[in-house]
Amino acid sequence: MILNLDPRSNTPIWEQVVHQIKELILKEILQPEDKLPSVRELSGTLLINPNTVSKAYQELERQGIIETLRGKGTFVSASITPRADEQKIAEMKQQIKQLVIDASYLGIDQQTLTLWIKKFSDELGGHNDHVKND
Amino acid sequence: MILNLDPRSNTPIWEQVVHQIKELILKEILQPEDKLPSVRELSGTLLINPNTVSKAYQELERQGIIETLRGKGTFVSASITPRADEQKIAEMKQQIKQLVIDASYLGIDQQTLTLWIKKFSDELGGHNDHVKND
Amino acid sequence: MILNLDPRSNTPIWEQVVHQIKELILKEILQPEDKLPSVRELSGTLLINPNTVSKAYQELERQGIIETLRGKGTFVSASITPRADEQKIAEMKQQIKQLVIDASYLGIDQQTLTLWIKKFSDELGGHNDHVKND
Amino acid sequence: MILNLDPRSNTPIWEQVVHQIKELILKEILQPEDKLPSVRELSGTLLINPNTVSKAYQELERQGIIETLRGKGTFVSASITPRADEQKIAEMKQQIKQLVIDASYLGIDQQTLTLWIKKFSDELGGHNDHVKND
DNA sequence: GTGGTCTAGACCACT
DNA sequence: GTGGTCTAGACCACA
Repeated sequence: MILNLDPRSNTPIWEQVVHQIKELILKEILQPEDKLPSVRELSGTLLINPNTVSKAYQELERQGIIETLRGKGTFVSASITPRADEQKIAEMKQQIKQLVIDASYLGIDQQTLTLWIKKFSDELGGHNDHVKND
Repeated sequence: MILNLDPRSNTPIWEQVVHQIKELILKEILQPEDKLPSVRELSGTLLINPNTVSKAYQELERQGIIETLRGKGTFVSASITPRADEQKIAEMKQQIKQLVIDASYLGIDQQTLTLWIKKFSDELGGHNDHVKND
Repeated sequence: MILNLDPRSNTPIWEQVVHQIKELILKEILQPEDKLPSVRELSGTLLINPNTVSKAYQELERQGIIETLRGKGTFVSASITPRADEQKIAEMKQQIKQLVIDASYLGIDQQTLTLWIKKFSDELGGHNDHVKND
Repeated sequence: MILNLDPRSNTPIWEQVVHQIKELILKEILQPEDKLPSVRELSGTLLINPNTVSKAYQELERQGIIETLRGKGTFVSASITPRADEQKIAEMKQQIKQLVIDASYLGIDQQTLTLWIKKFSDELGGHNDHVKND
């Protein structure tokens, strides 16, 4: 598995790993029940510390996105049910608010933002039915 | 000046101060040439250390949003010109991509996101002419 | 007397005043024995604090460039003798070194720097004989 | 790493650190990708507070000269691109003007200034190709 | 181990 | 009065 990691980014590497695995699942490149590379293997190919991969896997498991079967390995969960966690939604709203503010100061208007949202949605879209509940 | 700070948040306090002052300016609660509270005063009302406020002010100054007149105090810049920093725009796109992914896992669809963007834009909108260039 | 002061600059206002009066003298706009405006008058026209003007005058007097006659006012010194203060020359060298370094990082080469030096020298030049000793 | 710090200088210590590291890089004593001493280590050898070193490093990073990899340390940027910041160039011109004026009062003529510029340029020169773009 | 954040408290220059 | 600098010492997240 190849991920695009930027060690200079502000987002911690383990979080980048989480993000990109979530993306691979949405794009159905990783499908339910698929086996993930072992911590050691992934840390080897990504040239990062095993602890970092481990932390990423733990976070993904906490979110119910992957599951560890002892002695067998780590797998994408068979069914990922979106849970409308009140608190997380509040956080997301807050994040969007900040996004709009930052965009303002960069001279980016609402229309452009909406356009980008649509663009990225389409990139993922179509086959992420097992996650979306509509 | 009253700001809403959450010491348990992941975003550092100085950054929360930066964010909220930028918001106050967009909402024109703080207007160009207005004097900001002194470092000591604000640190007093917010119950945080003066150095923390100072760091926030310095960051805002570096962004060209406020100006400090030595011995006199700190003021909102007369004209805030949005600069379309290539790198920051790239970061913002990346952030939006991540937002869309996270939203997916929370069961939030594109339409809802767009709606929220519009909502927050409207909250700020109308009177932020000195920042937006359209 | 009109001076060009920038309250946002990093250089303190009193220092800007010192600089510009020295410049006016080099350009012979202010000539030896000329009377300078009083502290009160200058602080009035420049819209700055009298203490600030006072500090500038004190510094100029310390440098032997102006003289105060009690009850009569402040005057440009009759003869300004350049003193090759070892320490100040060392400081100047240090300053030039830093200038060359900073220029490097701005992509400005030695030739351009030299050109600018010449330009500013010419702007002052020709009639600053009462200061230069060659 | 040994730096020459003067606690009595007007220029703040953190800025002296910034200056001297920039100089070391120009002289290629510090080369691209080289690891800088850790904040704690440098603060130890320089006998200054870690926060002061930290501030210097942060400033250097903001200038794109060094990069920090979280948990790993701080490194000289692989490629340092000189950016001709309009405002900074204007400041530099202003600084040069002031330099010429001060030189006049010290009895230093244009020729000497030019000579010094050349001298310092040569001291740095020859191997600063990764910064200069000519 | 690394850097980042925050606090407390001191001193200084500028206006 | 203002902000800027520096120190001392603490805690935390990241790798």
